[in-house]
Amino acid sequence: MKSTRPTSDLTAHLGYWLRYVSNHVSQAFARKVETHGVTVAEWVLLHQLLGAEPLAPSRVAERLGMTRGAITKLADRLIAKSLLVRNADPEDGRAQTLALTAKSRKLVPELAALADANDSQFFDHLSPKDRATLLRILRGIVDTRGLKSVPVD
Amino acid sequence: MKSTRPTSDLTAHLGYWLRYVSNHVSQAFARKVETHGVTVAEWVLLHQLLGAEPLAPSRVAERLGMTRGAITKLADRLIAKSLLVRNADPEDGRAQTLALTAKSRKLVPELAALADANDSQFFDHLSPKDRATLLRILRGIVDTRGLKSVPVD
DNA sequence: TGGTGATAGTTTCCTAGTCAACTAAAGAGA
DNA sequence: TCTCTTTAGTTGACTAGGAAACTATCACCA
Repeated sequence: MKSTRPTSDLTAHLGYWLRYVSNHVSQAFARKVETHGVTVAEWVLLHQLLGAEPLAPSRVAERLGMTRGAITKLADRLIAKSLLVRNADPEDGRAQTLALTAKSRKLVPELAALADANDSQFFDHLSPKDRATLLRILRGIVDTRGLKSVPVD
Repeated sequence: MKSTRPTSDLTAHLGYWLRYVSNHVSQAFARKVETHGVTVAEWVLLHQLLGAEPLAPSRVAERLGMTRGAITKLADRLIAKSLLVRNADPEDGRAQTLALTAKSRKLVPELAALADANDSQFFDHLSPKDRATLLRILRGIVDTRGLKSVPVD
């Protein structure tokens, strides 16, 4: 019965509960978008493009916090599904641009609705005050820690 | 200027910010344990065993929310690092048990200290009230949603 | 104007999971 | 006790991403 028990009580960690809840929220969302034939990463890329196309793959990589190599492959998959087009940049022989297709322009709002639904599912039971507090705290952490890049996984 | 803009403002989603912060907290922790030669998944398994050994791989799989196949491979890696031992269950020819080694029994508290440090890094700047609120909200979501399994990734 | 270094994107190899098929042992019933 | 079903663990095929080497192009500038 030592009073100092350094190990073992991870459940006192906020990081633990944060990951716990976050994982479940994300997994629930993954199952939802899956029914529309896309993965979460694919959805995030498509969503980033909305209103910001055309966008260079390297810019996408920065925004999503992924490597350029990963974006190459992610884009390949989306192109195979006719949800994305890759065009050569007329002004720079190295560069390319990614843009949505008619199909994805129609799909993205549907997926956004799923995102709304998912958020509701997990957070609607909170009081408006709790919701506001949670949002304030999370944004505060992002600010004070200087975190960057859109979360994907 | 429609008043309903279904798409695009994901940053209004609590799930978005949750994942954002959670990813950064987890990645920071991953870098820390990496310096001790283990991955986060390995650490979680070792930590689960502490005080609960010996434990069957299938029980570990349930607790961690991973497949049995993943536990087989994870255990293989830990055994290769002499951080885990696998023994046959004397009472059931199919079953095995996993247990810590002297090396991992020494290592786990060191990793736990890193976990403490990581949590401090991200949450110590919060007021005690905010910390309590955050914890209450997160646990509340777990309770009301009936979530289970220890978060790994 | 030609060489050098930086930049954009791709590719290869590696890691760490899932899923589903597989093997072996245990349990249950006729 | 033989068979059938269930359970424990392993394995192989596959997926998604990272790291680093690679190719092509551009920008700078002597």
